[in-house]
Amino acid sequence: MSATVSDKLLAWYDSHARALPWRSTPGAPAPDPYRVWLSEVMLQQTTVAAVAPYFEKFTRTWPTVEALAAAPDDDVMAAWAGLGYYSRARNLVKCAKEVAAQGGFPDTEAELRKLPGLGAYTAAAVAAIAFGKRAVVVDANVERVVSRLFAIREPLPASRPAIRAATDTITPERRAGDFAQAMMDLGATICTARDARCLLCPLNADCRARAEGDPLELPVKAKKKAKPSRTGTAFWIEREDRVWLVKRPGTGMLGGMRALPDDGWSARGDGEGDAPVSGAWRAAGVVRHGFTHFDIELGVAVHAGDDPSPHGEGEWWPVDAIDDAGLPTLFLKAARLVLAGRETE
DNA sequence: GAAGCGTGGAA
DNA sequence: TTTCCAAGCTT
Repeated sequence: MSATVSDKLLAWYDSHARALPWRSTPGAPAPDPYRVWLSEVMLQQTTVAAVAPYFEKFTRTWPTVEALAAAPDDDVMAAWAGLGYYSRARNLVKCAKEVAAQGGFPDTEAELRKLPGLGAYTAAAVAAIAFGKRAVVVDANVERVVSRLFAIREPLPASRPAIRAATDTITPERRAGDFAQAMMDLGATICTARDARCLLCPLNADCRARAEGDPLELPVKAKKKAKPSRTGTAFWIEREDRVWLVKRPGTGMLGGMRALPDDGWSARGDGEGDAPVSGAWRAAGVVRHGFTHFDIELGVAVHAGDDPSPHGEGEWWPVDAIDDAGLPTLFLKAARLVLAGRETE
């Protein structure tokens, strides 16, 4: 009787698993559900390299879900700054409070799925990795590996039901968490988007796409639409070595994050709103930034008048601590532009 | 089902 | 420089 796909993959994982900060060694007791959940949320659409320092910082600052639940929301949002997709941070706060109130994480996929920020993938991953439950874990790696393994030629996303069904057939009863992580390691290191290193693959004898000669053609994806460009302005208003920062609304672009005031480019397309304070302005330059669905050229205007008194809510933040304000990358670029221009004057 | 939602690295 | 992409979720 020949070894199954999951047998081969688990054997490969036992000797080739990547050592990652949130991971226990293969076959070892399940890791802390808090660390599994935190890492899975951070890893949504985000690379291992980008997540690692954030995971270290979060677990050092807040070692338990109770500690995270007790933290001021602003501190958590600021700690997330730079990692992107800030709705994850908003849901992280909500989820931590719910879990702490319940006395811990639920241990079933169905209950986990009800928590904010846990979709089909994350609920299955936490159930399998942290609680040893059999769950069918499908992320972008699994979609690619399974599309190739079964030669599924229907384009994504229509092929998702077929991919999930195929993944179900190879998911083992035992070690489903290791199996899921092994599939993701395989997708990250062997069966990648731009390469298929079939000679190194433990599943090469089982792979239909390899047998048919075109693993790199799978999975088939629809072409992406071109990204539009927008323009806007951000305002740097300084008084007594402090800069005026605002809190963005809790939903939408960069929601809930500290920011420089701007002219409404994120809400209205090209910015056209008024400056938050009257007076003279000096153009400090332009920063370019790419978001998921548009690019932005953001002009940065520096207030040139005396004793500004901005209207609306906000806070005066020490300029020399701007890196600690928790600014999303676009506004951090703008701040650095202003400060760099100052040094060369 | 489609659109909105960040960022940085690789090729 | 441009394009693609990475452990997706919510509405």
